[in-house]
Amino acid sequence: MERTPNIFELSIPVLALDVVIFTIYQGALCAVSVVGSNIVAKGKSVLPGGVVTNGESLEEAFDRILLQTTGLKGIYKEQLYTFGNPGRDSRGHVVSVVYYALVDYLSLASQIDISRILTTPIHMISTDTFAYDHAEIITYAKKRLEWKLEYTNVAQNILHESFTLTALQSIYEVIFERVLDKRNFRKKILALGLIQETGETDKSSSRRPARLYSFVDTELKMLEKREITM
Amino acid sequence: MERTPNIFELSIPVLALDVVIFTIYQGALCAVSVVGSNIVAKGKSVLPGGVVTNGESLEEAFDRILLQTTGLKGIYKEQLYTFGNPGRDSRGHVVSVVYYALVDYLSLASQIDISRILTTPIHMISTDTFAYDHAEIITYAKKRLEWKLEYTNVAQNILHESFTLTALQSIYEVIFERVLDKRNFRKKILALGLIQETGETDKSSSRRPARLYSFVDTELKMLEKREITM
DNA sequence: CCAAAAGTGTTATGACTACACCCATGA
DNA sequence: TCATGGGTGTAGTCATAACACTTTTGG
Repeated sequence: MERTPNIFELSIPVLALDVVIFTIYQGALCAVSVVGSNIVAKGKSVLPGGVVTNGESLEEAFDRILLQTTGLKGIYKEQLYTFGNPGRDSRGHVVSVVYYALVDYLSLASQIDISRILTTPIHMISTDTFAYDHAEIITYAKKRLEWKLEYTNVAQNILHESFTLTALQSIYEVIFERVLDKRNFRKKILALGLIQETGETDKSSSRRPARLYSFVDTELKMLEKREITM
Repeated sequence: MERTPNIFELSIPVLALDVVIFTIYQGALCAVSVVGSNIVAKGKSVLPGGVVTNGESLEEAFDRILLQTTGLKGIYKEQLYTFGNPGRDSRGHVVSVVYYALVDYLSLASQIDISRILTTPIHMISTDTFAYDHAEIITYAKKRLEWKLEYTNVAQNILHESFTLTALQSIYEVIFERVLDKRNFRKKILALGLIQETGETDKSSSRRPARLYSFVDTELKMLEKREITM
C-alpha cells in the first residue's frame, strides 16, 4: 500500500483501500503485490492500495487504485474486511478497507506491467516478505476464497471463459489443498447445472482432446447445497 | 449515528462506526436504534454509532460507541461491511464500518436506558423511519444473521444461558421466517452436539415443564454440515 | 378431566463416498 | 503402438424430510 505522506497530521484516521488479487499461475494460488516504496515498506512487498479520497465511493476508489497500481480493470471483486488497528502502519493511524479480487492469469499477464508487479505463491507469503499486516490480510482473504469456492460459483472469475473439467477441478484442488476424486467431482459439478459444454474441445495437448465448458451464469450465485466437499 | 459537526471540513472522508443490534422481543426479530438528533436525522431512527477517533482500534471504537449510545457492553459482535457511498450522509463524506451484534432481550432491557432506546421489529423498518442508509444496512445485516444462524452456533448469543428446545426452535423460525418440524429440529440440533441438557426444567409455564439446555461451546464455531435446513 | 405444550420414531428418498478401467489422440 | 490424460458407473452408507400420537402438568 502506497500512501501520501502529509495526511497523517490530521487528527482523524486515514482511510485507505487495499486489494488482495488472487490468480492461479503454474499450478499455484498466487497473490499479486507491488514493491514497497516508502520508508516503512522498503524492500518488502505490499498489496496494491491507496488512500480513499473525499467524495469518492469505495467502488470508485477500488477501480482507480487498482488501475493506478497494477493496470488492471474490470476484474471480479468483493469487499473482504476493514482493518483498523492503529499500529498496523507505523507512520500513523490508517484504517484500510480491503477487497479481494480474482483474475485469470492470462488476463492478468496481458494487462499488467510485468516489471512492477509480483505474483507470489501464497505459501511463500510471510511477514518477512510483506510489509504492514499484509501477510495476515492475505491469509484472511484466502480463507474467504475457500469458503466462496465451496458455496458459490465464484470459480469462474479465476478461469478463462472456457475450460476443461480437469482445469476446473485443479482450481479446487489448488485452493483447497486437497485432491478430489475425478468421477465424483464431475458428477457433482455437472449436477449443479452451473456449467455447460461449449461444444468445442481443447486440441492444444498432444493427448485426447478434452471437452470445453463455460459457466451458465455470470453473476455470483449462492448454492443451496455445498458445491464441493468430497 | 450521531456525528460531531466540524470534521466535515477536512479534505478526507470521515470514518464512523455503526452497530446493528438484533434481539428477539415478543416473538419478533428487532433492531435497536436511537432517536436521531442532528439536522439530517431529525425525527427518524438511527443506528447507534459514532466517529472513530485517531489512534483507536475498531474494537475499542465499538466498545466505546456502544456504551455511549446504548449503555450496553460485552455483547456478541462481528464486523459486517463498510459502507462508503459519498451520498449516504448529506452533511459530508462519511465512511462507516458497520458491525452487527446480538443480545438477548433480558440482558438488553437490564442494561439500557429504555427511554432513549428503540426496539423496532425488522418488518417495521424502512427508509421512512430510519435516517441515512440505515434501513438498507439493517436488511444487509439480517441476511448475514440468517446465514450465520444456518452455519454456526451463533444462536446462543441471542438467547439466555439456558433455554428450552422450543425457545431455540422459535429463534430459528423467527429469523428464517419459516416453520420447522419439531421432531427433525430436535433430532438435528441434538445430533450436532452443540447443546447439552442442564438437568433443570422450566416450571414457569402452567403446562408440562420443558427441559432446559445450554450451549457447550461459547466461542463461535463453524459447522461442517449446515445446521438447520428442513 | 381438560387444555396446552412437551416429547418421541419410522420410512422413503436423495446425496455422498469410495473405487478401476477403457478411450482417443499425437508422437 | 505406446504414453498420457480424458472420460465413465455402481453400490453402500448416511443425511434429509415428511409425518401423528402420547405424556405431563396446572388449573
